[in-house]
Amino acid sequence: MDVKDLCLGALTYGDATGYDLKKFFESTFSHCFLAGYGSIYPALAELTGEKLVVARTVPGQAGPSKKLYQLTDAGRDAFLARLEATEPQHKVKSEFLVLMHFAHLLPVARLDAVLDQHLKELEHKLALISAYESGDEMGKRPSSGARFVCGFGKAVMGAAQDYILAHRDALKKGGTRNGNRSTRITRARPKASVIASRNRGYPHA
Amino acid sequence: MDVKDLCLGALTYGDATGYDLKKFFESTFSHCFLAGYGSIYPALAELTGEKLVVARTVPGQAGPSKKLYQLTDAGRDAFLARLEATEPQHKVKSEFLVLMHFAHLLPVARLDAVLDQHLKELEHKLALISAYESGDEMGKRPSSGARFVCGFGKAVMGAAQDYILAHRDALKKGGTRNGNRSTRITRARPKASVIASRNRGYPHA
DNA sequence: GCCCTATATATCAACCCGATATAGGATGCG
DNA sequence: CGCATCCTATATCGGGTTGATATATAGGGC
Repeated sequence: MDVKDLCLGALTYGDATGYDLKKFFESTFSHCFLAGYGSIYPALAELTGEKLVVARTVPGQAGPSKKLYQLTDAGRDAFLARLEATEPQHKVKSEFLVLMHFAHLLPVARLDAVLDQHLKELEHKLALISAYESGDEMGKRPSSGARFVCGFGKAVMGAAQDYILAHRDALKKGGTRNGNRSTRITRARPKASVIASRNRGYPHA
Repeated sequence: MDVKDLCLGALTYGDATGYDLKKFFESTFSHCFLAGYGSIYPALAELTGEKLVVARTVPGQAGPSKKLYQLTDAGRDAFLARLEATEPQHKVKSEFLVLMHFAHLLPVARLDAVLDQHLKELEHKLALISAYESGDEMGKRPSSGARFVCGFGKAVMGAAQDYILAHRDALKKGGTRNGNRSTRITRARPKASVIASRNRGYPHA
């Protein structure tokens, strides 16, 4: 599943420009999929070449000229085929959790700031979902699938909020780098590897 | 935060080979960060060039010869600096949720299979976390940060399990593509764009 | 003996991400 | 009225990641 497939899927809801698609992804998929212009425009160009979408240039009435993309019948078939073929992966890449893992190397103030920022972002994304669910912009109510995804995001991010609130104190007490600017924690290096426990026995240099 | 930083962080626990690092990432960060050989080995090569790590070649006793990487003092300082500088992002890329969003275009059997597979993967990752938490391989108990990350993963993935179990029936009732092999859902295309609602009014071609 | 798995390093094409450039229209504000 | 700023809209580029693949040896199971 790449951005091309996602564009095909979005176009099943109607014609759109690349700019529209980005906004759509941000509103509906903000908590589970990302796609920037650097992926969308090349994807649309390729899809056009494969005859899965067609573009009509509309002279710019409000702003510059735009290209409205429309799904072809072949494109619709291709999307349905991809839905059946793609494996349902679910990947998380969280700098936030990496920072938390190394909390013992962070100054307390930084740790607090990071936690607060993440809580703020969770609230922001939850607000985005609520805004989409009460979809004013489109008269139509979201599909059952869209509602499922929204509820999923709310459940998961709500659990994240609860967990952080319940455990941030324990994390701070677990020992952090105190506020001074000394970057060296301890001069002594651990004598044996913790990661590669089976490397023990090899003389270190 | 790239894989280079992650390698520095892992090496704060002790010396390791590229292979060890991959296994470490899989055990500790499996639910929040991914790194394959294609990222790790180039990262270690660059870090060596920057004098942030040093490598010792150990002739292969069990298997081929290995390179044990060790963090230098400069590397440790660089890692601490990166911890303070990196923004705590948290990104999710979920083909699974995209499939769920388009549930109305999926055959019921496929929908069931996808849900079951995701539940199975959640259980698998939860088992990985439990295995790491009761860390037998290393006598040492995980740090408070590591425990926080584990608990976070368990909370979030547990919420995902509960949500799926509670709402999969509603999703199926919401209307799916019935089992036959006709790929065309409806011949009639929606006349107005749902995504780009403000494109209404422009005549279509 | 043979196959499969685990250890261990390395590379490559394809793809994605984030930043940046460009530009006209709308909006706001003193 | 002039100026700044934001919104719409398209497009590209470098750097980094992904996933697959190649290579080689040791050990366990059958």
